[in-house]
Amino acid sequence: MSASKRDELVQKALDSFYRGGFHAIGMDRLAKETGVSKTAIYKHFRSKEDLILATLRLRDEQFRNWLYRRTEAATPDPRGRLLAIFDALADWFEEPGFKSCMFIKASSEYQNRDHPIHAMSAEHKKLLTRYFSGLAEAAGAPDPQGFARRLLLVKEGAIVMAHLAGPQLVVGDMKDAARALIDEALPQ
Amino acid sequence: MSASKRDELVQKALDSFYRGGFHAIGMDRLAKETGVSKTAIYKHFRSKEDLILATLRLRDEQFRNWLYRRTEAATPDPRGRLLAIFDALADWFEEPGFKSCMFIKASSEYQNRDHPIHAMSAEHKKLLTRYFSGLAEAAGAPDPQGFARRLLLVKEGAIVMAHLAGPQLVVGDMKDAARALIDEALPQ
DNA sequence: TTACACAATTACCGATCAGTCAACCATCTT
DNA sequence: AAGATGGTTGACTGATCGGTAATTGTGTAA
Repeated sequence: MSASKRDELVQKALDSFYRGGFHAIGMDRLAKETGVSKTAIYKHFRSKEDLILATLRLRDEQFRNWLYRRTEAATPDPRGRLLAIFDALADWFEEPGFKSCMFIKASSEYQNRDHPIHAMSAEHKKLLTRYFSGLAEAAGAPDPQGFARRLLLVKEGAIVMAHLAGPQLVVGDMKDAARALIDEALPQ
Repeated sequence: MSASKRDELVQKALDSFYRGGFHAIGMDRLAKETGVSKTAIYKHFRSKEDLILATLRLRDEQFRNWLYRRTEAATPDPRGRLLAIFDALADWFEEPGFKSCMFIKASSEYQNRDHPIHAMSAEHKKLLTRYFSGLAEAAGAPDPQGFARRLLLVKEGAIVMAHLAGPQLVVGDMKDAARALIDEALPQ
């Protein structure tokens, strides 16, 4: 299997797991949906867990790249970029295929904190927090780390609620809450 | 099976699902862990889904009763009660068995919004929002509903992050964020 | 003691789970 | 053209999935 074929497999597996859930999607079904036979899959991944970890790595990369691009395209101003994060999230919530966050769902199904899948999910959030705190620092926040963690709470809560109740009522509240935290933490 | 026996079964099933996940815990294992044979379980619940719904009903009742009691015991002041919500949550996060929110996990495994399990999870959050907005209204908030939804974002985000990263770094940030939203929305 | 009703258990159903294996087939080398 | 190689496949493993049916107690009334 070529490298591009492998990437394609991981991408398709990512879509399947995202739509269907990790336990609910079996390897047989995955083989059918990806068009790659089970044996061929196991040639490149020792176990289902390995494949899941690969999909999470890809998701982490794709999501953060997407978010970084969106915010950096919006404005050079770090404070504006912090606000732009939530415009990007709002667009995401309104995409037809939106079904919460891959990593929240992963940690829901693999609950033990020392499980590799759980640990990777935590790592994803850590990387996002770091991005937030970098922007906050550039914007002159006195406590960029704490602020970043607070802002992340709003982001994660909004994802959960957009999935549960739909994006309509969440998007506005999320932006309001984020703005309140930003106004409180950043010098005007 | 007596009514109390049935309640006991639902409580034990609740614990199993909470600890292990819905798809991951099979009916055979559940029978073993509850001490009730599979046939006896199916005497009272048509399907696994029915049993899950019963556990969620119980969880909703227990969680909201617990939260209401905690906040009402803290202070008669509605604004103080809003703050007390997050003291209660902090204690919850630090319990040894804490593993996120049953309903967030349920909606992670049953993702379709019209699935009964997903719908019941959404209902739980709706009831909590209603409680928040009632307190906010009593505290004289100009937009109690919007405020309640914003506050819920912090709560849900904190649950997710306490599960992913541990309670240590989350508890303080959660209280800070909640206080910021409360200060912004409520007349001093 | 016998007959009946009911509750719970064991054993089983087809389907699917994660994972493996022997056979196969296309391509490249000699 | 023969053989080797690497990738792919369908068929298969034992275990477990959600759910059911036949059977075995167990308690009560006559």
